[in-house]
Amino acid sequence: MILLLKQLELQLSTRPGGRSARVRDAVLEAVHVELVHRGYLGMTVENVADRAGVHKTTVYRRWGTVDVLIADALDRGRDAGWTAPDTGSAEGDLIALAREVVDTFTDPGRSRVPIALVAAALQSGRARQAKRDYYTARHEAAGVIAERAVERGELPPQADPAELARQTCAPLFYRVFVSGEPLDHATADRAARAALAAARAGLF
Amino acid sequence: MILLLKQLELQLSTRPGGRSARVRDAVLEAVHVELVHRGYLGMTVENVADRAGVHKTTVYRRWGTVDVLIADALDRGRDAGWTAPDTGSAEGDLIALAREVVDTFTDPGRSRVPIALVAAALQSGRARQAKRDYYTARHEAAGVIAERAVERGELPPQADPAELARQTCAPLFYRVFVSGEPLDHATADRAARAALAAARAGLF
DNA sequence: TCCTTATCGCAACTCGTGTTGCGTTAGAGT
DNA sequence: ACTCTAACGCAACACGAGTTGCGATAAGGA
Repeated sequence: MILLLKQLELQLSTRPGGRSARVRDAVLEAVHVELVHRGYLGMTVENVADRAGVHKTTVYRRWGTVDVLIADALDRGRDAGWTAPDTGSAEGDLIALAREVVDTFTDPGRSRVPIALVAAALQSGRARQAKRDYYTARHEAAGVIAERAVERGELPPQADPAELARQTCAPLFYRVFVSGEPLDHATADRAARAALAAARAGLF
Repeated sequence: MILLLKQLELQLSTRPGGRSARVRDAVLEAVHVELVHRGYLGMTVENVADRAGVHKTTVYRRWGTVDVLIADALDRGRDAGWTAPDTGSAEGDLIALAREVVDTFTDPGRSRVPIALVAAALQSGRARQAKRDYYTARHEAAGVIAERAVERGELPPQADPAELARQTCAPLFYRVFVSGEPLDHATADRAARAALAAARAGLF
């Protein structure tokens, strides 16, 4: 039995407690700070190591590249837990959700993390997977907006509850990453109402 | 008069005819080939120079970085001219448009260019501006879909004709760059119909 | 407490990107 | 045809990211 536990421990990560865990926490915290402070471009393995008070070879050996660092930091922070807005109506929920996205991307400090995430995902499969997991969790959490609306009789039954939230956010992300057009609350509200109109038509 | 022309010529670019133009064409063509062949990650100033049959210092002196190269190649290729599909109905046009986007991003060869564009825009202001100009032209060209629909009486007058096309494409780009979910024709059709439902509701 | 070894710090090294100085080539005007 | 000079090619260099070997440290079990 003890042997089994030892093998399991070896498979997962040897010596999880103590120094290794401290180093890991310090480095991933440094990744976050560095990301908010300088953004993806300023992110260097060496900078992260310095901020974490750790030698760069340690970071190189355990993570390898900045993309893996970002992916790992994201996996760690996902537990933070996000809950969808609950205003009492589908339109209110969607507008609040859309404005939350707009507010995030119009604040340089907060926008650097998701932007870095997209940039990292374009360069590394590990980061791509982390990003996908992150947004899958988000969509799942946002699905309750549609489910509550269906319960209230505001919307017809939805084949995919998450689609309403996706459709609401898509035009905003489109502006940020594709067209480069500016974001404001009017755009957020329009995106929310457009998604709602499609949901009412039973398209999701 | 001759003096004026000379000054103008100096302001624009000295010695535009002959070797300089040939080098420029060769390099920008090489950028395109290299982009399709290897994608953004494989893009190196040195690779582009080699393929163009030009020394790397020439490219470094005239462009500086790969992002500027991509931006310049895009500016040059924009004249290629894209026209919106014209099927006779708004729904047909939008579905054709959406499927065009899906087909582009499900073909590794064709998807590398727009993906590289987004990646470059995340790292350089010059590329960001080029991308913005590119999609502005696209939106303008796609605006005729809504205008024709209004003329036919399919839709109420639109405040912004381009918004219909933007709204159609947004969920597809969202999947590619943000959520990482796969694309197919069903997704394209749903996006087209959702945008149309919002336009019918007079939201754009 | 003592031993084993995973993990870390340090320094030196490799390698590819980007830069600089200088001689050469080829457009453009006379 | 001749001259001037912008633009190019070449070679050597500078710089920083990433790697490697080795000694030091600390975690975990006996």
